[in-house]
Amino acid sequence: MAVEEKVDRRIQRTRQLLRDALMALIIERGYENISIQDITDKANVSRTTFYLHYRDKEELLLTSLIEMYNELVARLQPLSREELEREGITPRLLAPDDFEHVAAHADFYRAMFSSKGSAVFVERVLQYLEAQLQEGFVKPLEPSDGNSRVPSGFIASFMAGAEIGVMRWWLENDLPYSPQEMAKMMFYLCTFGSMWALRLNLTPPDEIT
Amino acid sequence: MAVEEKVDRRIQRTRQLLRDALMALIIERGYENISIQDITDKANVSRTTFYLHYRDKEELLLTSLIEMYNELVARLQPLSREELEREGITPRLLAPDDFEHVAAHADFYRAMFSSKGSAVFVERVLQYLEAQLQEGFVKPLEPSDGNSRVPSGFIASFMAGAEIGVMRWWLENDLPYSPQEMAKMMFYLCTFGSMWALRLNLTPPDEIT
DNA sequence: TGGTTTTCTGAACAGTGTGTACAATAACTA
DNA sequence: TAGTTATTGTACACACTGTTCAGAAAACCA
Repeated sequence: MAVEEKVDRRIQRTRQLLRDALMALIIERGYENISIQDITDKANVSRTTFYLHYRDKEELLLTSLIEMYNELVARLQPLSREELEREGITPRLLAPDDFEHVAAHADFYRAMFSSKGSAVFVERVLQYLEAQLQEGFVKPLEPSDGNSRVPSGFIASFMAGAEIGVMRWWLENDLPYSPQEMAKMMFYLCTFGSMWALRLNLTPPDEIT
Repeated sequence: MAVEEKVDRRIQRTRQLLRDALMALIIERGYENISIQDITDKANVSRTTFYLHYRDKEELLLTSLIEMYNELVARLQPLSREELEREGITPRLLAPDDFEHVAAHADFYRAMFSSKGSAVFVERVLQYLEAQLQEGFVKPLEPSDGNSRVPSGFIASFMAGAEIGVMRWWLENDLPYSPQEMAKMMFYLCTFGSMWALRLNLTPPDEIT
């Protein structure tokens, strides 16, 4: 069903070159310290040409990201509440693909998550994770009466933020664990909390007081 | 012991004006869309004067932040592991001051945490929270043999990220809960995890498998 | 292959913001 | 009040942006 797209070879080439140049420069100097001049110089493309394809630096970044994320197939299998209560904790873990993707592009993510990165980028990633977690984790596991102890939006944004926090830590420390280990720790800390992680035996209250 | 600082009144006035102008403009248009021209225009100060005080926009932002955070006294009382195991969960909660501070400057934080914000800002806040959580929460509660199920750096960055994620959600939804409620939910979700929050009864494994 | 279409290119331009210099002026301190 | 210090306006060189345009180059297609 896919339409046979005949994109002029020059266009493909130009966009590819610009994309590669952008990525390389981000790693080299950080997103904010790059001018369009720099990008076209590195790509060996005329600056005029840049404006034939993109409105500004941000548009190039965002379209490049979309291409990048097309590599990352969403393989997240939603958990089901019944299944989980029946079988207990089986290591159907939380999005190990995400950690693998970050590891594969570590230099890029390290730059973009740091102070030399872009606020737009972080917001996009956060939105992506939040939606993914809401659909693939919170919603399937929510009590059927919707009566969670904490609002589901709260949980999703909590976990999305936590995942980015952990990814930053991981990148800053030069990936001391494998993507699989990271996904496991993330999963267990999310689901059982820091009391479990710290080996503290406390009975949680029935409701928030 | 405080040295009697005699700062020229003109200097105080100029810096105050620039600080206020910056904050107002951030709320109005977002950090990235402001030029130094704009700031000095709004502040009714000569652009030349700006450079007598600050190197660039970022320096003004960061020194302004330091002044802002001086309002926020770190009142976090570290929990103790023994105490906690003895007394159980008493609502000595996680940093409600932070949520109050955010609520008091909601417009500012909403702008700075959004895509129109600044990556430098987010990184600073994250570092602040991470250090606060490491010292006031993770370290005091860590098993004395240091044998947590998850590394303490992981836990601290997890929680710091989660707190920012939750704050963003809170700001985007126009503060639907009080700072105290937010702090409680944050605390319980952190400590007991999403299984508790979603009312799922599962026995956590003894170790990560 | 050759003719046609499309893209790329370099040069030029106005506009905006940056960072610095300097001499005149205004405001503060003691 | 006299002396010090901060602020001001003007001016300048520089860098980057975004757009226009006509010619060169490349790709397409019959």
